[in-house]
Amino acid sequence: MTEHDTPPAEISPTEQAGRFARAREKQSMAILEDYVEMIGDLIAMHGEARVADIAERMGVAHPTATKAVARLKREGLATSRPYRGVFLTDKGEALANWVRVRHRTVVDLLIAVGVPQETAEADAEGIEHHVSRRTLKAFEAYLTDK
Amino acid sequence: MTEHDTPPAEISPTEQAGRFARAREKQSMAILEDYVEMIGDLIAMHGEARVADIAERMGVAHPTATKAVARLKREGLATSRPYRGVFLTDKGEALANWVRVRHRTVVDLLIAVGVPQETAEADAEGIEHHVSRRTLKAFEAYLTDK
DNA sequence: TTCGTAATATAGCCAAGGCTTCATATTCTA
DNA sequence: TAGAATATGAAGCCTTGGCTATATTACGAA
Repeated sequence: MTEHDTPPAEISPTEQAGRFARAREKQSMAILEDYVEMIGDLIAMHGEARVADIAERMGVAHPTATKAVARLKREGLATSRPYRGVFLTDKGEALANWVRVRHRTVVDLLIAVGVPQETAEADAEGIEHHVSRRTLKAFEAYLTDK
Repeated sequence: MTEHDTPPAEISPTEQAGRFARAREKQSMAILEDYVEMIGDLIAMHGEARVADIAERMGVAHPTATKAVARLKREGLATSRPYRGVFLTDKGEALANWVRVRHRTVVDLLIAVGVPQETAEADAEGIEHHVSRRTLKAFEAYLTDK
């Protein structure tokens, strides 16, 4: 440890607990966001989103994708009928678009500060879900002014 | 969606699946890292880490913290005896230090690109776990050269 | 038009990480 | 030093997000 060792942050237990709680909340939205974005991409690419394709690209088994779709439906983000493809509701599509923009911004910012593209793409997959609107705004401003 | 939306990234399904898989792996380490860092902080501040304090600062109920400590012990990161405090193994301490450095670097980078401090602290809590060594190196270089 | 294959769904399992409730150990104080 | 207050542990439940194995449905080719 260096001399600049910061003493543990001066933050009240309550406030810190809140931060962790918010981080956990974001995490619970992350998978929804990933699936919604994926479904949007597949529809854009193939005109439809099949469960098998979703599963393949997410790197999970089919039943896992089916369950995720069920959760999306429960949350009003997607629709589907048995043995038919999966579609996004307006709400789902709006979320997909927002997520896509955020993803690109995060990747661009990482690259702008010197992260190699491949690494930027990979890390962004996890980072993006924790980027708040305010932080995203700052990223956009930085990329514009740079 | 419009016709000329950004075309979905040109990436093979397999490669994309790998990215998601890696993001999931990192996520499964995230909580371990948070607890290890917290325990390190508490020991630095109070000379010991009590389960009650850990729980309070993590924003969870005591049994949740106890379970987490059990997992840390299983992973060889911490030790504890009933009704005594929790301590880090060498491995746990090394992880705690690495995590702490990474956390600070992430916060500093966010601030450097214009994110308000409060927001930076909060978002970093989730972002840090997805920052690879390579990305961290880039952050450090950026902060130095700036 | 039927039938085999591929896609989808269902059921049931596991681990993680939350929770509450209740029992037990420790510590503090009167 | 006994008893109350506090801290810890144990048990059991819930949800998520993985999995495998086993139906069932849809569809294209013979």
